[in-house]
Amino acid sequence: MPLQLYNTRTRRVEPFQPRRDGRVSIYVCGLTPSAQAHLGHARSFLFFDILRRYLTFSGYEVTYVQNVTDIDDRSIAAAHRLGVSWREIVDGYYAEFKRSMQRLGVREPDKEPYATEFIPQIRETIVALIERGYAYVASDGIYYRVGKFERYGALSNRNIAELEAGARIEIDEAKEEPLDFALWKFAKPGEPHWPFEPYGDGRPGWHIECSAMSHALLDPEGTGFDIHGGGADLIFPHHENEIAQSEPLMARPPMANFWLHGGLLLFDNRKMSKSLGNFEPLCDVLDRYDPQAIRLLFLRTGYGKVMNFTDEAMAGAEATLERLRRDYRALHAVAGSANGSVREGGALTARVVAALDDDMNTAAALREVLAAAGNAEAEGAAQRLAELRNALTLLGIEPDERWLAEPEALPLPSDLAAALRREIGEPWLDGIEDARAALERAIAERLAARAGKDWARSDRLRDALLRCGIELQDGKEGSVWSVVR
RNA sequence: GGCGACGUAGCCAAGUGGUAAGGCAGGGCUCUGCAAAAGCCCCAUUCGGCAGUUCGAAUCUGCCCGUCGCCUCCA
Repeated sequence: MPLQLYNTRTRRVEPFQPRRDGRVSIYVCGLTPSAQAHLGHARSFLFFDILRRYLTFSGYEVTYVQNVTDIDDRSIAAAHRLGVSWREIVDGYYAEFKRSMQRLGVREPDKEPYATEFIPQIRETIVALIERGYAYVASDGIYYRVGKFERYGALSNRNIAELEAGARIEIDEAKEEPLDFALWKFAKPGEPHWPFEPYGDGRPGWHIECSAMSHALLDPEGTGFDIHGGGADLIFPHHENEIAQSEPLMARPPMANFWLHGGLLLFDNRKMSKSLGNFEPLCDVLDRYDPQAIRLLFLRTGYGKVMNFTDEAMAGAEATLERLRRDYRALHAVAGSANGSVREGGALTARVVAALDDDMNTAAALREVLAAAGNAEAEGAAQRLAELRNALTLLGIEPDERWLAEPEALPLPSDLAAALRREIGEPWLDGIEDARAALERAIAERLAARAGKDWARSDRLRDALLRCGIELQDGKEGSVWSVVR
């Protein structure tokens, strides 16, 4: 059974078939960095990262393009508000987004085109649309004539008449029909602008950059590319408008064979959204939770489903991740002493592949991975470990050094010595600046207290250590410690 | 109002015709000076409601109720 994907365009699950054998072209609508990225963005890009990993794993040569809409009304507004240039706003937020993606293990796109780097191609596209009667020049900009494109509404399953009933013309817009949308906005004083002879200086409207850039980078012949992705909130109007802009100029539509949309993330049962203001910046969430746990949480829900984010669910994902790491470590230990050759593709790989072939059922894939990790039998351990590592990498939860390190081997908080002095306040810590030395001294003190059955002092020291981020666990062979976050 | 998605235990969630995965939380036990960790066990006669199709339904059909999304900037 080949890969099956839900295609928004046909509203059906269909077998995935690339246009050219062995090659897959993907265009995903990226970020508009006019504000901080949030977890909802992460969910979407995390999904496309896994899709890309899987296609690559399946032997395709994948070209993944994810654009940056680096010019829009909100970044201009934010720049005015803060008294800086829009470029600073956009670069700042985008750099933060990139750092967050890196922490989440999202691989860099093959190409990250900026809208402002494609102004010539955007102008060309607009000129072509004007020449064919799909666009017209108005007093404040150049607009797309929606009524001219008969398939308008096909992607989002809407009809123009109904849309018009609910649409409104903004006060200073001079467009012919309410549904018409801006391809180019003439610059008002103080706004960033690019030349466009003979029409007038200005900036591209939202939507047009994706038509121009996907054409330039993935589909120069105008015969379409394989997969176009984005969040479900982009289906209308953004993707509908992209199609309207692109397809009249193509030699052979459709613009993209497969349209894939990631389900939205709710927070407090409301859509996580810049405009609603109900979100925590992604970089802050990543400080609070292990990025791999966030990834694992998202894997447990179908990519296209609406998902509600809660701290409770997050705690569950962290617990699952910890167990997975422990199981992995145990399996690694067993496999190290076990002999047996590792062959390509085995039972686990086959199960994971079957799961992902089923419209990227990451929940089922994860289930297989967790079950395999939990099997600590020596028989076939090396094989299982190898497959497990591959499957985890496929899902983007890559086992790194931390997975194999004993908890005690992890780095200590840099301010541990000072923290211990503050919490314990006993003279034997004076002058010890080294974190490890201070920790070892404190543990030795506690062991002495335990040996003397001074349980009160023993518990006091254990509590103090915990407040400093060190958890002690007493076993038969003495105490082991680990760093808690 | 139009279009769409969803409603499974306290929470998250898988399962889409064959008799309810898993995790978290909660409870019990073992271990322990006490904890923690770990291990074992328990925790939905039932899948929003009501009809219907079927030998059989959480899964299919119809109606109803509820939540959310898109229809305006949004991943």
